[in-house]
Amino acid sequence: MAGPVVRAVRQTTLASEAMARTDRVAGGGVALAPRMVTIYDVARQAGVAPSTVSRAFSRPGRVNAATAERIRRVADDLGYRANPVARALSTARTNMIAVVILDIANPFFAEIVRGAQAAAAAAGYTVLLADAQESDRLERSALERTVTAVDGIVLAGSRMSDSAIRMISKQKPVVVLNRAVVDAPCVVTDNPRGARLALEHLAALGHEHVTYLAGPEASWADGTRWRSLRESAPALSLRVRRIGPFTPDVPGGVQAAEQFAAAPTSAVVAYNDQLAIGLVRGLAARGIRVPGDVSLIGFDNIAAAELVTPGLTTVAAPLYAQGATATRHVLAMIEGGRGHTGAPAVLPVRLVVRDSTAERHGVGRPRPVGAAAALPMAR
Amino acid sequence: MAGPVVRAVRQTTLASEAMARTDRVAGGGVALAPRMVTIYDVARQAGVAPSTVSRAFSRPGRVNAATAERIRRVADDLGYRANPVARALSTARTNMIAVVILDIANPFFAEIVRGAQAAAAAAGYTVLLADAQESDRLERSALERTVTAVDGIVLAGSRMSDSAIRMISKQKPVVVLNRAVVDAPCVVTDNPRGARLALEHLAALGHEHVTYLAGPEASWADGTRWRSLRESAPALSLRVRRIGPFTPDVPGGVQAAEQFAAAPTSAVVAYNDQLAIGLVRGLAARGIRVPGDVSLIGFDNIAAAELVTPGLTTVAAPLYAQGATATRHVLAMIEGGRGHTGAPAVLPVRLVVRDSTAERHGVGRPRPVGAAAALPMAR
DNA sequence: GTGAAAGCGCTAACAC
DNA sequence: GTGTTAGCGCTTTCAC
Repeated sequence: MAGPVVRAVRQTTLASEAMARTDRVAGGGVALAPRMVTIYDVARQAGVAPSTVSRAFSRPGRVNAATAERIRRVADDLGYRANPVARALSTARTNMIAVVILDIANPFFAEIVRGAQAAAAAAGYTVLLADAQESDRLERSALERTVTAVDGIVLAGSRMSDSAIRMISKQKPVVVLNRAVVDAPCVVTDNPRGARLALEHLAALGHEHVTYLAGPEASWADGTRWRSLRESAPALSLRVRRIGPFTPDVPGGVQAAEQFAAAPTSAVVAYNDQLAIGLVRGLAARGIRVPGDVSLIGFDNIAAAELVTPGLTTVAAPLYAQGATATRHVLAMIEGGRGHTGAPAVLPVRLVVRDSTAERHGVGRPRPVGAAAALPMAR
Repeated sequence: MAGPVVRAVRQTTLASEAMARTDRVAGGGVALAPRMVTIYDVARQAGVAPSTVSRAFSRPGRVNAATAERIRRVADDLGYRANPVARALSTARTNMIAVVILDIANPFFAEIVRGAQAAAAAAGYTVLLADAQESDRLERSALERTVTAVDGIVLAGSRMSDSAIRMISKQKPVVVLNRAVVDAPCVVTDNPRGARLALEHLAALGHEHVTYLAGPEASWADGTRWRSLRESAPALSLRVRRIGPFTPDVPGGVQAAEQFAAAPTSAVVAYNDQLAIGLVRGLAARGIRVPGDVSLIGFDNIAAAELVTPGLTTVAAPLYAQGATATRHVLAMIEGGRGHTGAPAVLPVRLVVRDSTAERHGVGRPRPVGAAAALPMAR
């Protein structure tokens, strides 16, 4: 029965020290970290037990209304702030989740992070953002430092192998975004449908040949997009081909323009919006205009897609919803136990038509002159 | 003397429980959270005291090399991972700092965050990114949830009042970026010099009238940039005027084009690069070309500045260095005590000349036709 | 509804 | 060098 003794000693110590500290602060010396006020301080002042103070905050309702009110007032007066670290130690819950992204400079992730943050905040969780900077190594080390400090993880973008992902998903709840990993809960967008919508739109505009600008080979999204394109093409009497891979950013698109211009088609679908935007630039430098000479469709509908000229027609992925959904999944796993490791959750897409697509060679209107007229059909 | 008893009880409990747990896991039932391995487990297995295990990890060198090696091996075998929460509770250090930004979609902050993250990682700290989403309210609530959980804070962008900032800087080490707040350590860039460089460049190109596209009125950077522009102009026989404020993003620049076109000048300096990029778009829609008709200079040198057409001439702020410097400051305050609250640390700038600036009306070359020729000089 | 006491996993005096 | 011991501030049975 030593506990009581220990506590008694501590309390007397506090009682006298508190005075001393207060005096010193009043004296003007100590400014930073003047010792935090704890539930013990509040308890003493309010004439209740520390455990009651604890309940008053973490389990309102389990304590007499009047007492609770008094405690709140005292706490306010004393400037009490719950210490999340202490709470985390005894509950084994930090109320933080990690969101891992590939690149903080990639606008694609901005909206996802927003959605994740909102969903987390709504549940009383804080998001710890980890930027992998497109590096497997950095991603691992960031995760290394992080896993132990969070309750769950959203892999919004990951360069790690499937098995590495399965590994950490054994330690903490993990949800993978935009990638299907066996044995791990996933949230993906409906790429097949997106590809079909894009092709239908192009077919309706009279296009017959479509070039796909490929993204990173390691990208799961790239794989499904290209496959879906190929599968949807025949029914629409369309022919598709693939060039690349290109780095999925604006410079990558500029580079793609060079390769594309060597054997152009009247329509292009790009792996993502950045690549598409880069392509417009690259083509412009060669006198090839979008949509006059080439119709172009991107993927993702990042914010910039509607700002560029011409406005980019694109397959809109619900970025914000992706972040929010994935986050809610981890949260559910944290609270409820295992998440359904079955089929990935599929989020809907829609085609946003802007100004980068037009009828092939201005069918029904005066034919264009210059570069466009000279474009040979590939294949 | 109850401590020993308590510990003894705990240890026996662990000893038997550990076995039971292991069996259960082997049985295939429990996967997540099978009870973490602690220093006690390692200590017992290695035949040393828990404190020795603790030292072996947190203070290598203070323990016999052979013992340390053995401990490391045992820890590895058992899959021991230090619990940062427990460590934080006893040391009152979480080894995390918060970096508050205005908007995660704003590319300006991407590099700053990178710099902060690198500097933090180098010191064994983790960055907790807090996106204020341009909202005072959200910023406060994010900070509210965060202050208690971190050792220090970098305010990379803040919509809070000076007094609110001083308030939290009393609770935790805070460094303010790109803003001068009395009584708080600050890191700013040399805006006066940047403004002078911009004007000198324009003057050398033969320009005489310069329009400044203003950013947010609450922005400290906007204030210093405009003031510096005004102060440097006379010596260069330049006349400057100011229009705005505009929202500091691409749409803001498009909007600025409308107002600017009503009374154009041959040269423009924009509050930031996004505004400048938007202006190019807005002017293009009106048939006014950059740099043919108007020379344009931005601020910050965000990544996109060299990707747009024409490449943007801009006053380059050392974004990465800003984040790293500010972070090192908080870190120093955390370790060392108070930071120097004196004059703000000033980071150097340089002018990056690209393609958005040219000689006024193509001096010495054929005069331009069309819109440019019709531009009246304001004032 | 409230109090007493144990304990979360780690660090840090303080002995030896 | 290493062990012993007392907390860090909170939550949580278990009594009453």
